[in-house]
Amino acid sequence: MQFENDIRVLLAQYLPSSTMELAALLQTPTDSEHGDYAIPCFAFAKQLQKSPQEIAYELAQTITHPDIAEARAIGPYINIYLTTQARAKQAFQTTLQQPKTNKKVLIEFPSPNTNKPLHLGHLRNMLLGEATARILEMNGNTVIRVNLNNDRGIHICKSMLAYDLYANNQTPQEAGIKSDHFVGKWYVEYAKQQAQQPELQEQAQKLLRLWEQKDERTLELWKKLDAWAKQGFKETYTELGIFFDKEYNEHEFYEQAKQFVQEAEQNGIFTRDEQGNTIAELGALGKKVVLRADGTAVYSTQDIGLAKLKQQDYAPDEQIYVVGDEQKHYFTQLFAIFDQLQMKDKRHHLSYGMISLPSGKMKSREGNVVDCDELLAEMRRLAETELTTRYPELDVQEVQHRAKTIGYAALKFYMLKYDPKTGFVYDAQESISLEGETAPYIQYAIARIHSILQEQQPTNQNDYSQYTTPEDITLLRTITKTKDVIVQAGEQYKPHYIARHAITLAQAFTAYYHTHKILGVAHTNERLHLIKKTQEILKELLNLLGIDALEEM
RNA sequence: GGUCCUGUAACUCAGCCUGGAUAGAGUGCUGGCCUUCUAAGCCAGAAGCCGAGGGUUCAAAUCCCUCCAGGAUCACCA
Repeated sequence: MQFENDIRVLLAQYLPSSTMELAALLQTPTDSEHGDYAIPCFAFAKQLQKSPQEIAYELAQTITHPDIAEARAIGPYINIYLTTQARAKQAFQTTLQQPKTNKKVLIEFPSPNTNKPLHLGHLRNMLLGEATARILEMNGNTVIRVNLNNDRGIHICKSMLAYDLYANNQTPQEAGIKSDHFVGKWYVEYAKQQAQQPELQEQAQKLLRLWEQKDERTLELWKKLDAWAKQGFKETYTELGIFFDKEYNEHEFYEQAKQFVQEAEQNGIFTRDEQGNTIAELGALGKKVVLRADGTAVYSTQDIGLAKLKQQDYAPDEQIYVVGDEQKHYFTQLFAIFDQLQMKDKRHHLSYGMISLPSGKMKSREGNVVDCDELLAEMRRLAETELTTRYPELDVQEVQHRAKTIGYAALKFYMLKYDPKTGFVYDAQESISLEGETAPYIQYAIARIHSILQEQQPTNQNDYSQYTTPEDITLLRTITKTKDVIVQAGEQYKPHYIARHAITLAQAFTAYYHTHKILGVAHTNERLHLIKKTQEILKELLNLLGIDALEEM
């Protein structure tokens, strides 16, 4: 920002700047009374042989700038107050979309197994992945979203086996069950049956061998269930507004991945252990098996092969993996292997903490998982109940539209407002809450602005000198800050910065709204401009989180 | 045992990267506000030795060390 540079130049004239980190000195005060910017003067005391108070006083005299109304020394601090015009100008000229960089970022999520439906953990994964993608796009990057279907292996064969034995060729349509849930039903059935008949384990193994030998009947069976699983996932992705540029399927590249690992071994990058497994020697990180002795693939085989494929397909500058933090160690090892393979792109494991339930950890086998589709349905129902009690006259179509928008918004925001790195306890009651730090609170602010703007639109004129009240000032400053927040969120892969800022901005608006009448007053036009800008930013912030706004609610 | 994460108000969390002016928000609680732009809202209040101890610094919730408590991880599992 030009203004901030100007300040630094002014400071440099007064200070022995050689050792001064001027950039760090211009800070935003926590208390809005303390101005738009503040400079603490403690750090200069030693060099100048004066007290911080004296320095602040002297320095405050030297700071003159057309955009500064006052530079006031308060104790050891200089508080800088912008002119009303400059402050308003800054806010109204705020643009969030940054110019395109040349950077291409590839982000992979949620990479499910195709043997059971998506659950709450996948939901956090998808929401984080999509929000991060949008934030990076806003910061000027080209983002490629890819998904990896773990669609082969013993776990897949288990649901295939149970289906084959007990389903009588039933289809999801016949069963009246969403297709991925139908596949999951047979996975659960397998687990149940296997407890009684341990020999099923061998049968599943046999099925895997048949699959790898491309046995026709086995492949037919696999194709059927595979299509159902993926179709079901796709419906959920669409429901959440998530679309991939490419979906990689393990069954399509696992042979290639093995080959690639073998070639790397021949080139001396990998070695063998006593059992004949191909391994990567990672020094302090230990050894990592990258291919089993019997030639079958392990997870790292897939990831190594896939990384190679991604390079060929997109040549990204950076790759992001959205995966739970229980795999942190694995990714440290994997990235070390990438280094050995001379892969030069930047890599980031966007890890997130596990969601636990009040009853404890989620475990698929114990059935205490929260199903993603059911959760979405639950959110729609709850929002619908809320709407029909509030507005009994609303027609059914409109109720359903709003219920979906509000319910999903509440859920998404609830999942995104936490720092990704921390786990949290999923509180169903709180997630459906429509009050407080929630998406509906923000949507409500947007809807209120909409209804005012329906009454009257601002003109092309905007007199910046009219934004003088404390509420004006807070709102303008919050708007101006938005760009920095988005940059930070992108650099640190932390979508919750966006969520928090959206709440702050919505709060600033509601405070404004309750203090000042907007229509039919002296500065109506300026106020309309201000709320319109606020609405624009709020919508953008929600959009970054994958959340839709409503015009009325 | 090694590594990583967490510990802030009764509860759920933000702030820690990049140290600064009386530590913030939501929920819950107490009290007030709908004849006026949507009360899914607003205002006010009570509520904190920022896990403990030490160190660095003019200044520490924030940086460093030790300890305590909880969690994750250290397989050819995912």
